[in-house]
Amino acid sequence: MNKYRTHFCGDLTLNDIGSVVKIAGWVENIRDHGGVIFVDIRDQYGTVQIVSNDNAIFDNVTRESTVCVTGKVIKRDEELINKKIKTGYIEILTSKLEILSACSNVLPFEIKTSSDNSLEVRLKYRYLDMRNKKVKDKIMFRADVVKYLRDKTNSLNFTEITTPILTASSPEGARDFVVPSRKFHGKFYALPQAPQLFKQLLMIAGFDRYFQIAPCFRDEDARSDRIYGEFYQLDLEMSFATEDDVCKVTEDILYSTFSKFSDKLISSKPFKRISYKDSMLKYGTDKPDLRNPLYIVDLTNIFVKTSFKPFKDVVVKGIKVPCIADKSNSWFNEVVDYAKSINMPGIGYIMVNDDMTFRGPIDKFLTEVERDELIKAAELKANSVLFFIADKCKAPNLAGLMRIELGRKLNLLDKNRFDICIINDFPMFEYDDESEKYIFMHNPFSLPKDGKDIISKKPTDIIAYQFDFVCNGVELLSGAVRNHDLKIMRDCFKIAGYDEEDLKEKFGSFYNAFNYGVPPHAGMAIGIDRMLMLLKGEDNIRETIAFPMTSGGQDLMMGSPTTVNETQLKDVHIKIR
RNA sequence: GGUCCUGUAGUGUAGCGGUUAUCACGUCUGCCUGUCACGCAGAAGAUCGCGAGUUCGAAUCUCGUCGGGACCGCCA
Repeated sequence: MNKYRTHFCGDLTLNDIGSVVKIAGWVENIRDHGGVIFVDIRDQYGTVQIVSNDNAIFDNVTRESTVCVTGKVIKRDEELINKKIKTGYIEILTSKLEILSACSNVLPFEIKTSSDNSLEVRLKYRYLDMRNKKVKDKIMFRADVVKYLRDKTNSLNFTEITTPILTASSPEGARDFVVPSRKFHGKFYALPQAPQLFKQLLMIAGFDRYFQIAPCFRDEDARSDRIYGEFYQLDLEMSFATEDDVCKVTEDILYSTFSKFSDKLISSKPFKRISYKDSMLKYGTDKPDLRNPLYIVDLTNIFVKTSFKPFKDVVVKGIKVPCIADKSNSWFNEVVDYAKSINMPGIGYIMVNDDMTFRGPIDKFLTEVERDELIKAAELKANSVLFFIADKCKAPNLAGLMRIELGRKLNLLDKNRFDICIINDFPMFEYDDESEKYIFMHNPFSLPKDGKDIISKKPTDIIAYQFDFVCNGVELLSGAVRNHDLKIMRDCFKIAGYDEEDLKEKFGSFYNAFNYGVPPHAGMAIGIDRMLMLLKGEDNIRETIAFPMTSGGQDLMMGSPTTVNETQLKDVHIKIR
C-alpha cells in the first residue's frame, strides 16, 4: 500500500497466512508473559494481535502509541483462536516494530470504556474518546447518512448550492452570532440562523430545486436535543410548488432514510396529518409523540360552577390513564413531584373504583353531576385514574408535559417504532404578552392561507402554509409555502409592527427582489443532528457530533470562547467594558 | 433570567460531622512462553473544584463562587 502499511489491521484473514505484511496503528493493549509478548494493534478497520518471543522488539512501547509493525501472518492453533474478533484466527509473528509517535502521558481514561466517563473529560479529550470503536462508529454513521441524504436529494433533481456564512443580521427569530467588521467601523456580519433568504433568492434566480447541507448558527440555550451554537440542516426549496409537493418529497426522503438506516417499524406513507390546533388540544404540544396512547381532554366547562378553588375560573385539562388505580402512594407522589418541578403547585387526581365511584385527594370536592360528566368526558372506566391540570393560561402546555411524563413513567413508548406525523396549519402569528404585540410564530416569510384579506382578520386566526414533521415527539423538520406576493408580505409585516420602510431597511435586497417576478415556492429543512439522534436512539444530540460544545457553550478541547488580543480588538473597533 | 441534580488519586466510585479517605481500572517496579478485560507480588498516586461560615472538629452541614448535566424561559 505505502511505506507504512501493506494491509489494514482489520482486513487480515486466513488467506494472508505465510505472507509478510506491514501494518500501522495504535497499540491497544500489551500482554507481557515474560517469554512471549502479545500486543493488539488497532486502526479504523479493526484490531489484530501481533506476537513475539523477542522482548527487545517491544522495548519502550506504550499503549496508544502509533506504531508500524512488520511480520509474518501465521495461523493460530485451534485452541488459541479468539472468535470474539474478526482477525482472531491469525496473528502476526513480529519481526520489526517501529514507534511512529509515542504515547508518553498516562491516559485520562481507558479507550475501551470511554463512554463511561463524564462528558466533561470525554469532550476535553475528544480525540481519545473517538478512538473508541462505538464512538467512532457514530461519526462514521453520520457520514453514511449525510452521503445518502446528498445522493438521494440529488437524485430528486435538487441542485446543491452553498450560501454565505458571513451574512447580515436579521431582526426575527433566534439571537444571532455577530462578527465585527474590520473594514466597516461599528458594523457587523452575522452567522446565518438558516439560509432562508438566500434559498428564496435562488428560487427568484430561477433555480428550480435547491438543496444544501447547511450549517446554521443560533445563540440560544441548549437542550439534550438541541445543541448550543451550530448545527446542520438538509435545507431544500422548490419552485412552483405547493405544500403537498414539499411534503411528498420530504416523505420520500425521510421514509427512505429511516428505512435504510434503521430496523425499527416506520409509519407508512403518507404520514398522518394533524392540525396545530388539534395537536395542541389532544396532546398539549405541537410535537406529539404518537407512540404515547394518552391524550388530553378539556374539562373546563364541567367546572364552571365549582366551589373547589384550584379549578375555579381557570382552564382545566384532564389526562385519563387506564388500569393504574392500584399504583402505590409513592408512585403518585413522584407524579406530584414532577408536576412541582414544572412549576405546577401540585397535581390533583381521582382513582376510579370498581363500582365507578371515585377515591383520591380531589374526590371530596366533586359534586355528583361533576362526577357523571367526568366519566363521560374522559371515558373513565374502573381502575383508571384521571389527572387534573388546572391553570389560567398554561394548562394546555402543562398537560402536554404531564402526558409525556406519564407516558415515560408508565413505559408506554415502544422503543422499536418511529411514529412520524405532520403537524400543519400553524397560526401565522401569536400574541406576545411581554411586548404586547403580535409576533410571527414561525417564519415571517411563510404564506398565510386566504392571504388576500388577512388584514381584516384577527391576527391569531390567520393560518399559514406552515408544517412540521414530528417523529417520536421530536421536531425533525419545519417547512412552509413561502410568500411570493409583495402585498401580502407587506400586510404580514404590518401586523407584526413593521411598516414598509422597516421592511426595506431590514430585508433590503430581498424586498427589492420581490418586484422582479417571484415563483411560488416552498421548502423545508431537516435537522440532521436530530435525525441521527433518533436513528441511533441516542439520548443526547452531542453523541452524533465529532466535536460538540458543552451545554453552556464552551469547547473544552479548544478552550473557546477565548479572549482575543488588543490588536485584534482594535482592528474591529471593539472595546471590552 | 429561573429551578433541580452534580463535583473525592489519571479515570470510575465508596464514605455524608471524628477514618491512616474505600475499592476497581490505569501508571511504575519485579516475576511469568499462549494471552486476548492475561495472571501473581509490590509501590507510587488525593491541598476531597475554589472561597467563606457553623462547629472543639468539615470531604461530610450552610452560604457564595466556578465547572458539568437536566429542565422551564428562550429557540423551531
